[in-house]
Amino acid sequence: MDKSSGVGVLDKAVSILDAVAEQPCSLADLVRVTGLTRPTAHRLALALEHHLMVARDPTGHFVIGPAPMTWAAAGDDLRPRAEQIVTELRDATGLSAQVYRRVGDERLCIAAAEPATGLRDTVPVGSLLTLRAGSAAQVLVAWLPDPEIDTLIRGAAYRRADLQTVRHRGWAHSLGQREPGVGSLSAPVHDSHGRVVAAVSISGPQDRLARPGAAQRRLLVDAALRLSTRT
Amino acid sequence: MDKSSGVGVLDKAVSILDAVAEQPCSLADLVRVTGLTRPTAHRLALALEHHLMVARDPTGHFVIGPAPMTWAAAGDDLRPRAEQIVTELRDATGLSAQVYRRVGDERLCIAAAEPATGLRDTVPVGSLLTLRAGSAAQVLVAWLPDPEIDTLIRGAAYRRADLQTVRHRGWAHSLGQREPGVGSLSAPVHDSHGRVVAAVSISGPQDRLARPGAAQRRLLVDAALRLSTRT
DNA sequence: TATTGATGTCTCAAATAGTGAGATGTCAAC
DNA sequence: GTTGACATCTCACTATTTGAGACATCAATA
Repeated sequence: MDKSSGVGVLDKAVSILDAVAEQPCSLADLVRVTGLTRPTAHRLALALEHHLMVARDPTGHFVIGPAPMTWAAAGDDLRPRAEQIVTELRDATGLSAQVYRRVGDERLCIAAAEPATGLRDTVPVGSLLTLRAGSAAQVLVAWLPDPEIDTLIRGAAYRRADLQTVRHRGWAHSLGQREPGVGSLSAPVHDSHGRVVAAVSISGPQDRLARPGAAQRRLLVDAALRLSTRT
Repeated sequence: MDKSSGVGVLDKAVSILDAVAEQPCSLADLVRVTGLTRPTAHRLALALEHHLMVARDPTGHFVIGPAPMTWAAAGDDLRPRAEQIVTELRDATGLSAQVYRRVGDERLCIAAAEPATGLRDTVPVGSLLTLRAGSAAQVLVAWLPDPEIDTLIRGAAYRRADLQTVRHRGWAHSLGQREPGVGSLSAPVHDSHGRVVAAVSISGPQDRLARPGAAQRRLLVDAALRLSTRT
C-alpha cells in the first residue's frame, strides 16, 4: 500500500515522520523503526527539525514539530468554526460529534467533541476513516458525479439507493456500519456554490441512535447549516 | 533564516508545502512561487500527494492533504481537552482563549476560541508566535533552567524579575507586549511530573485586561489546572 | 476553424545530491 | 576503569534527482 513515491528522500523523511507521530523516538528508535542507516536517519531527522517538522523533547527524543499543524491549519477556514459547532452539538445531544472532509476514498476528521462520561464513540481529530461505511461517508459521496460514485460504491456498506435517500432527506443514518455497536447520523455542509465540502456527524451507542428523532435530526441539520458558507 | 537544511529534496518539498498552505496552487503557481523547474515541481508534488501531504481540489489545484493534520494530532493528547477548555474559558470570560506549547524560541497555538462578536484578539490554531513577548511567553519560559532563560530573555519584552513574579503568583499578565492594544493573562499547564508543558491564555482589548480581577484569574488558573495531567 | 500559448505530464542522459562505512565523542551501566 | 550503546560527523562512492525537451490537452484568439 505505502510503496515508493518515486522520490526516495521524501519516502525516507515520511517514514521518520510516521515513526515520530506514533511516539517520541530517539535516534536509535528511528533507525530501528524505519530501517534507515544511522547517519541517514540522523541527517534526515536534523533536516526535518530544521524545517520544524520534528522537534526534540527535553530528553532529546524526536517529536512532531509545529510545521504539520501550521500547514494543516492554514487556509482551512472551516476548522475553527467546526470545532465550536461540534462542541455545541455534543452538548445539545449528549453524543459524540465530528466534522469530516473527503480525502480521496477516505474521510478526515477535522473537528471532534465527545461527552465526558458514559458510553461513547471516540474519533480523534486527524483520523482517516473509510468512505465506504458510515453515515458521514454516505453524505460525502451522495452528491458526487456518477463516475466517482461508481468507483467509491464498490465494496461499500451502503448502496446507490441509500445515497438517493440521503439526497432526498438531506441526512444519512447508519447502524454498526463503520464499527459494531456504533450508530451515527450525518448531514452535509455546503460551500457558497452549493457543493458539499464536509459532513457533520453525531455518533454513539447504537441504541441511542436506532431511530433518530426529529429533535436529533433538527439539531444536526441546524449545525450543518451553521457551518455552511453564506457568502 | 529559512536556509538550506542540507537535504535539497526536503527543502524543495517544504517550499511546495509552504506555497500550498498559503493558497491552493496550480502546477504553474508552484513553479512561479517556489522557483523550481516545472518537471521538478511536478514530480515532487506528485510524491507529496502520494504521501497525502498534498491533495488535489476539484479544479486540480494542490491543497494541503490530511497527513499534516494526522501527524499534528497524533500523540498530542493535550489538544482534544485543550479545545474543550478554551471554549469553556471563552464563554466564561467573554474573551479570546488559547493554549500554547513551546517550540524552540517560539510558541505554537494548539487550541483557540474567540467570542463571536465585539472587539477581540484572533490567534489561529497553528500560529507560531514569539517567546519574547506576551504573558504566555512568560509562563512558558519562567520555569525553564537558567541557561535557557538566559538565551531566551535576550531582547525579550519582559525581565528576569517578571519571571520571578510569574513563578510566585502562578500566572502572568501583559499589556500591549505582543501586539499594541491587546492585553493577556496566562497560567501554566503541568504534566504529571510537575513540568510546565503548555500555557492557557485569555486575551482581548487592553482595557478589558488592564487590571485582572480575582474572578478572571480564578477562571484562568482553574482552566489550567483542569488541563494539567493527573496520572 | 486554425493557430497559438499556457499548462500538465513524461522521458532519460547528465549532473548532483545523498548514502553509509567508519571514525570520533559522550555517557550510563557495570 | 572498562565497555557498549548512542549520537554526531566525514567524505569517497553510488544512486538518485534534475531539467531540457518532447508530447498532449485545452482555452483564447484571430
